[in-house]
Formats: sequence, C-alpha cells, structure tokens
Amino acid sequence: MDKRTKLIETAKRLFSENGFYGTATARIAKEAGVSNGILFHYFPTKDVLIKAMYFDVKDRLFDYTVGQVYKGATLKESIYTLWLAAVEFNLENPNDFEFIRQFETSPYYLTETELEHRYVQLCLELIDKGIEDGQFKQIPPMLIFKSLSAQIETTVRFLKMNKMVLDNVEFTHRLFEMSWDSLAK
Amino acid sequence: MDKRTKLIETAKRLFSENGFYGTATARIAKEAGVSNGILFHYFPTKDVLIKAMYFDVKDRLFDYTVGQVYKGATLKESIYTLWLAAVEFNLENPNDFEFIRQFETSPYYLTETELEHRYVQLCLELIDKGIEDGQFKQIPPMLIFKSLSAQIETTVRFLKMNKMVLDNVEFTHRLFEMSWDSLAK
DNA sequence: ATTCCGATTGACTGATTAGTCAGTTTCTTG
DNA sequence: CAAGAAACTGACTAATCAGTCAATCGGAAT
Repeated sequence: MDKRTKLIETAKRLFSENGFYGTATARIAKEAGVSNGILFHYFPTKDVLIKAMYFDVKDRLFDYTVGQVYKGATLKESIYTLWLAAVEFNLENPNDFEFIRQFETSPYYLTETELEHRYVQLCLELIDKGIEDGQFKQIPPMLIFKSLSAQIETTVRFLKMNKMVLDNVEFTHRLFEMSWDSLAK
Repeated sequence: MDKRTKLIETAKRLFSENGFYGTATARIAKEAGVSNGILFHYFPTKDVLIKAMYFDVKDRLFDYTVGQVYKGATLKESIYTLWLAAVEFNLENPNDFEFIRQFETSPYYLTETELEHRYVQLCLELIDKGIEDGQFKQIPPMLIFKSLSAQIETTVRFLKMNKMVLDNVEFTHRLFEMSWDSLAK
C-alpha cells in the first residue's frame, strides 16, 4: 500500500474512533508509519485530507453498489439491489461508514458537494422514474433519496449494535420492506 | 437569563455552527458576555458542559412532546402526535436540533446514556404495544424506534433545507404517512 | 459592622496542534 | 552516469486552547 493510501486508511480509522478534531495530524502520520512532513506533501491542509477521504469513500461505494444493478430489473429489484449493496458495503467497511457519518454531520459537509456525485445522480434518476409511473409516493425526489439513505444508515447501525450480519435472507427482506414501504404508494 | 443558562444557549449556537472542537470555551464565555472563569465554575470541564446540554435538550423535548399525547388516543394518533410534536420542536429550536445531531454522532454519545431517558422509554412502551397487537411489523422495537427517530430527523432536515414550515396540513400528513408506512404492517 | 461564602473576574500556563522548512534519499530520464 | 525532480524526513514554530488561580465583589446572616 502506498503512503498516500496508508495515510487515508489510518486517518479513517482514527477519525472514526476520535473524530476529526480529536485526531492530530502527527498521530495519523505516526500510526501510518510515515513522517509528519509527508502528510502535508500529499494533503496541503487537514481539510484537504478530509475532503479527499470523502470522495474516496463515495467513489468506492458507487463502484460497489452500481456494479450490482442489472439492466432490465424492475424498480423494486433495482432499489433492493442498491439497498442491500449499500448495507453490505457499510458493514464490510466500518471505518468508511463511521467516517461518512461524522463528515455528513460536520460543518465540512455541504449538500451541493454531495449533489455532484454520480451515486446521488443515479439514485435520483431511479426515483424520478418511480414517481412518474406511480410506484412511489407523490413526494419530492430529494426527500425520498434522503429517507432511503437514512433508512440504510439506521439499518447498518442497528445490525452493528447487535453484532448481526445479513445471513438470514428472510430477516433481510423484512428489513428492506421497512424502507420500501415508506417510499412505495 | 442567568449566566449558566446564557452559557448553555451560547454554547448551543456556537456548537451547531462550528462543532464541539471548533468552538473554544473562551469564545463561548465571551459571546455569552461573561468571564472565562465562570464557565468552569458552572461546568468543571468542557465534557460536563456538553453532557449537561444534552440532557437539557432531551428534557425539554420530552416535556414538549409528551404533553401533547392524550389518553384514549389510538396508536396511530399517538405516534402522529409524537411525530408532529418532535418535528415542530426541532423546527422551532434549530440550535437544539443541530446540537443533538452532532452529539449523537460524536464519541461522547453512548446508547446506554440515551436508554435511560424517559422520552425513549415512553416511545418503546408505545411500540411494544403496537407490535403485540399486530399493528406494527414483526421487527425489534429498538429498530422501530431508531427508524422513527431517523425519519423525523430526515423530515426536519428536508423542511429546513427547503425553507419550509408545516403550514400545509395535507402535505404534513403525506410526510407522516412515509414514516408510518415503514412501521405499520 | 463584621464575617463569611459563593459568584465572578481575567490574566496566566502547560500542553497540544497544524503546518513549515532545510536538508536527505530515491526515482526517472536523457 | 549525471542531474534534476519528486518523495521523504523530523525537528521546529507560532498559534490555540482547556483549565487554573489569586484576587475582588456583593449579598446574607449574626
């Protein structure tokens, strides 16, 4: 693993344990096994590091989830695939999950930033279609997207809190139905 | 307003703008119009201040919401009253809302702390009843509670983002139905 | 009037931290 | 190989911040 990646990974772990301000850059470098100076070679400021991490996670989430949606699936199938992939990704990458959670409630986060991302755009396209053909409730698409995202986060947090994994298909479906029912007409 | 309260109010505003670590105690005292030392007279450490603020908000939320639920209401009516009261409270007290959001994603927050609160206990009682008599889905009560809380938060954030208030009853109902449908069988 | 005690002040400190920089090593390319 | 560029080091600094403390104030009780 190159030093840049090693720094991002270490930062993600420390941030998720101690928060952005609770983690000194010197400590990130030390635990990553590199010098203090090299951190600022790759990331001129701490802010740049944090924002780079955000896009790093969102990109990988996009690649992981969207690759699983197949053409010709019904709307519910597509949403289910996205939902399940997102839950899995967050369970398998707990530091990514905690980092994003903190980032999105921090003053760093601006909605405009998020809007630009492919992941959000893809979801909004799906949702628009769902509203048009009457499968989704008559509610602003952005609210449906935010609601779905919140449900996924809640599901992941619940599973983690109870040290559960998605090995029971029947239970997994029941969890998804919660999210689906809130969107469906 | 006494100095203790003034400090809590000022801290809430600054925390919601700049986060816990982005706000110096000296700045809280200054903007509250009191001396630096008096902050540490009332709150021995910054942590104590933050936790005191958390219970302050939760207590007021409890008083505001629970007072509106009337005996003899159906389950759906009770949940609606709680939902609406919580949304209103958060819209009317934006600094409380932002503070709690940050607190609950910070390392300060432990689920056990929350569990002790009357507000949570009351909600869980209602939910238990709903599951028993088959009105709610067969899903762990804690997940239903967390899901409802997340939906309320999402609703408030959406309304704020679009500079909306709950003046349109028909639209308000449609928002509530989203939350309700995810819980109801 | 005097004593007492909590409220209040604000200058101060020790610790921590983001970011710098002068210099060294390693890689690349003609 | 030479030489320039890029990666890398770690000691250093200026600034910031949580928390301290010695001193003052003001009101209540005796």
